[in-house]
Amino acid sequence: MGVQERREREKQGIREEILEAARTLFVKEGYENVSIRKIAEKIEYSPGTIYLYFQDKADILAQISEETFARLERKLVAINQDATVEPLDRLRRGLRAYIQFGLENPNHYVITFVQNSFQCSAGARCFGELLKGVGFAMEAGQIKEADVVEISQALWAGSHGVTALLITCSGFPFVEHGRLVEQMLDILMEGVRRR
Amino acid sequence: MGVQERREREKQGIREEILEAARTLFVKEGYENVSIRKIAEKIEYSPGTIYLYFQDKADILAQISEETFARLERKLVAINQDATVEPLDRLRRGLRAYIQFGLENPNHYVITFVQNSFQCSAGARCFGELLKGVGFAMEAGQIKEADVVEISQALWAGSHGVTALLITCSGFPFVEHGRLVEQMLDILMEGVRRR
Amino acid sequence: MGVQERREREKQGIREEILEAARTLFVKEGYENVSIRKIAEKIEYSPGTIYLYFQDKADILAQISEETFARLERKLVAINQDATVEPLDRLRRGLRAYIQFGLENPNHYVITFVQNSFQCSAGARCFGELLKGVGFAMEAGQIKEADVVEISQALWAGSHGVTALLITCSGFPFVEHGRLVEQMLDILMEGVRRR
Amino acid sequence: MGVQERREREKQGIREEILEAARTLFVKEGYENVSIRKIAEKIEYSPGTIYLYFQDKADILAQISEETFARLERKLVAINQDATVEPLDRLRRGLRAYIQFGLENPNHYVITFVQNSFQCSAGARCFGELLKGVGFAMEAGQIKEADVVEISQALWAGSHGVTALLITCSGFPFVEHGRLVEQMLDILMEGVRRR
DNA sequence: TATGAATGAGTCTTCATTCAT
DNA sequence: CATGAATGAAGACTCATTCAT
Repeated sequence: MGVQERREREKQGIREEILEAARTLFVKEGYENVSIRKIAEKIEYSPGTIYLYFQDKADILAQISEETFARLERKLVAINQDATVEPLDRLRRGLRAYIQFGLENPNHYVITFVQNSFQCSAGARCFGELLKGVGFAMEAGQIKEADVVEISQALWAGSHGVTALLITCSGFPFVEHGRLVEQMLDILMEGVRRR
Repeated sequence: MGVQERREREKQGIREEILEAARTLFVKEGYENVSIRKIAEKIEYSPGTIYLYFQDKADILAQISEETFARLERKLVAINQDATVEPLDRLRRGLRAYIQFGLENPNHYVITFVQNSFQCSAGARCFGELLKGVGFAMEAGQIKEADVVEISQALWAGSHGVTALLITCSGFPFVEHGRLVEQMLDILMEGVRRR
Repeated sequence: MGVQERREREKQGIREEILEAARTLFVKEGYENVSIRKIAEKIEYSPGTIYLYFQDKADILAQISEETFARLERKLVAINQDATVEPLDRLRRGLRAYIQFGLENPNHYVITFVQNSFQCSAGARCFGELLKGVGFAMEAGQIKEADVVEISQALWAGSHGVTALLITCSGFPFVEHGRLVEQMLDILMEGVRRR
Repeated sequence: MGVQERREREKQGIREEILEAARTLFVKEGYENVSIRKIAEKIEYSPGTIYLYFQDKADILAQISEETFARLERKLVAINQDATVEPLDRLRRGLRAYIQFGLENPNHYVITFVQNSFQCSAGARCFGELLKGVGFAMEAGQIKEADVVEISQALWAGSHGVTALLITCSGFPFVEHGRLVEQMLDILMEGVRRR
């Protein structure tokens, strides 16, 4: 009983170790340059072991992405549901949350949004929240009348831009990150505001 | 002398052939999926020959990127120098040129700005042009008074966002690319406009 | 006692399950392409369990072959004992049974007679029946006087030839298998007949 | 000049070494159980080198088969063209040549006729000679009227039977090989003779 | 200058087998 | 008795790079 539990925990443990190692390596070296061997060496297990937990390399990536999106989604849902805040402000908060999430989880972020050449399907759920936010604000007459999807994608692009740049071009002499983020949000909000 | 010259020309010739072939292959197949052998076969030289002109595979890429970004730089310079156009519009044109350049050279773009394996140095020169453009527009009173560097970086981020997203999340159901790009530019320009 | 018996029965049960699964898989996929894991999965036991009943993969094969050839042997014995049929005809029936057995159990056949990785010992017993058959027919004056062993081996060779060819050179455009087999039997019987 | 020649010879040399090693190993261990690595080790080259001479493992097998068939074909053609010998006798000689070829080149034979699960297409050319031989004899009225293809395949099967058995079941107590072969030929010839 | 044969380390993946539980 | 996690060695194959010629 106790044994089973511990076993289960250990099993989960290795799974996590693999994911953790893969995350780090994927980001540092790029998905293509990380071999199953390297992951195995990092966690000091044999390559074969990894195949006990994941189907293949792509599977590892997919699972990392899944986790990431699930966490982000929870945040966005919470913000969207907070009726005490004005729609436009909720929108801004949502975008800020997105950016911060990326900056706080650069590994997850890069893997999911930057290297995932294979599919952004999981992101669709998060994007759904953004769509909602834009919809609210437009209904409330706070942002300009336009295609909701188009506006949403543009806002996403803007937010992704800061996030990605700050993460991947870390050698560039950016101004203080917080200021840049808020400047970006100012511009985006001002850019979509109804006049 | 004549002999030396011809030699030199021929040497340049092979070098160019290699770059040309590599460019094509890198763009078509992606850097990781191009082997030195494939490049050699394409130009009908032996793999060894390539090492007479380039240190290694990364060197080829670096040189291609240099060239590529020199091209982008020339475009931006030209736009900035076109005094017949209003500063704000020049700014917009510059950003659009940047985005289009990325979308037309996705592999170069990704390598330089997304994987960034060898600094953003090339991009720095281009960023200089952006700084100039923002400076002009601010001097002309067309955009809001703020830190020129901060505004420039935000605009870069916005432009990078669309570009990167369209390239790397190609599986996502984006609206028509042209429309999204223009929407992004609208938002950015509206967002920085002086009122 | 009752407990012991049940235990024994259950133990036999798993053993049989393993053999049954292995047989099916070996025949369907070929010995080399069947892994212990696949067998284990099929019977829903763990890989380790199999090693409680068999020494290794080869052992499973050996035991299956034993069983299989016991089945062939029984067939041949039955044919040889059927006194209602003329000796020469019994001989023909025996050879036909052998060939059909091979064509119906191609993987077993190949393993035993073609790859022969573990002696032809099993086949030896069957060859004994052939010897008997030839002996009968010679005593009955139906086939030419000659060394019984030599004739038997030649007949075996002939039968093996069709069988092996049809199995291993399956890409070759053979005439309808049944016709080829009967033609072969015609020739062999005619070839040994006493005149 | 001399250099080029030597190079060429050496290149041929390695190719031959590979083929030779592969032949031996394929026969001893079976095609499936021979890895490129093993071949490479045997000739003391790196695995990669093999890929400079052959496309893949199957290619090696294919080329071995090609060579084998070419040699056998030449023999059969010669026999068939010898008009000084009676058709039936030519047929017998052809079959004997085939068997002897197999027994003298067991490696080649096994690889080509026993293990080549992939295609007997190359054998078609040799089989063509057999067809001719049977055709002559039938026209000459020396063998029974029947489907030429069917008869030919049966004769091939008989010849293959002795050959394969003597090679692969070498542990079995066969009578003296020469006698068995002649007995087989007696039976086959007697079996197809016109009466 | 250019070759191209050769390599060694690497790729992902599978597997028979062991062993602590 | 049965498990199943773990392994080490092996599978085919690729590649950047070197070096004698």
